[in-house]
Amino acid sequence: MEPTSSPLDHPDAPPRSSDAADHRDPAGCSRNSGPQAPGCRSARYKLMSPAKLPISRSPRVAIPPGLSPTSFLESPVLLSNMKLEPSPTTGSFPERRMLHGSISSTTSLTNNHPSYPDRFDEKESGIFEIQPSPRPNLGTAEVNQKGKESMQVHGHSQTQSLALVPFVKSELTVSPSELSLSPPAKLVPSGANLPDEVDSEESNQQDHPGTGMQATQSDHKGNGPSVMAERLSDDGYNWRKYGQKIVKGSVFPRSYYKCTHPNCEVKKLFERSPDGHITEIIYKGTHNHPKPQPNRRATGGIMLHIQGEGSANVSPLTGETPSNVYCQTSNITEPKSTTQLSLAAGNEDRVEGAASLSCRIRDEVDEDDPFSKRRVRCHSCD
DNA sequence: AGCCTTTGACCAGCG
DNA sequence: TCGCTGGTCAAAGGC
Repeated sequence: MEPTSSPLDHPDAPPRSSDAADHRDPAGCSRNSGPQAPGCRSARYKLMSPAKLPISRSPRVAIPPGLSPTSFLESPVLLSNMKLEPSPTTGSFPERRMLHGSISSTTSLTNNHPSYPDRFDEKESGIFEIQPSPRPNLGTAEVNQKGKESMQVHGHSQTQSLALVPFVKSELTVSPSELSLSPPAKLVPSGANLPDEVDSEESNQQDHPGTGMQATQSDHKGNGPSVMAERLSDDGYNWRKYGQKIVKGSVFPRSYYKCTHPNCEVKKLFERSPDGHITEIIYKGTHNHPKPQPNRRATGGIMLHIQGEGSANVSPLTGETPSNVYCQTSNITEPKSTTQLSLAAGNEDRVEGAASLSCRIRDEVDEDDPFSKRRVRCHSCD
């Protein structure tokens, strides 16, 4: 901010400190928001209560900043995915197996580097995690890099762009549908939901083939790739960034986004590398509204619907698949030879379908392209 | 004109 | 009780 004019600079400027409103009301609203922001602050707390959450959304995965949507379209990966995707009509994917168990669901898109071994712990929490395995093709050095680092490295190479979203998490109740990840993530069949949207949305995309959406997006407002990436990671909903902060333990700054929908309180956190690659995405809450039109400015019309939106698949409003799931998907930053899909224990049965899907994807993807490849490992398969 | 991003500060929770 | 950390707010500026 400009030191010059920003009132914030003045300690006394904002009434905040004194703001009684600030005191978080029981409802959870914090700050002076008072009634001011409809749904804003209170929303935060609401979010916390899954039960209140009307819908669960599917977190989408972001497309690598360097990658253009077109690439995906053409990319074997995408194709592979498409193949895997349940037919829109039938929607046949087995329900996304969302693993409930935890209020928050996390999807890990990142590389499944060993560096993220921890993630598996989440399983216990009922999280379902898909991890990509390191790609042989990638520079060994990269592979060696620790998770995030490696991501960054990958990020540099746009070609490899898939690396982007390493980690996606959804907090609160996430229904399987929500978990659906974006493109790369989408690749992961975490849920049947994806397919739906994917189909419909994909079709849309096809309409605008390649359009270099990415480039366009990147240009958007001059935001760096990082922003674009984040945006791209959208699941089709419009998000507004309301904050950014460096979190301890994390090398990369974390960006906070809110759904721009009036009544929607869904939030998501992006953690991205300096390169702009998204290393982690965390969703909080569920959308209580249908996806906005792709044209929307917010998305810049870029929404990559590649990923199926969970909600779309599910009920638009409720969206949901009955279960809250926690799912983690790893994007393939580095395609590994094996895909890993971790399912939350106990949920495995549900997941099975997904797992199968994953497996299939894995097969197809792996062989075709290194890029595509988000490798997911299914526990069930394993 | 409207929306979004940026950015510093504020606040609550937790150890 | 204090300090740290994460999350959010809101003004300013940009597109």
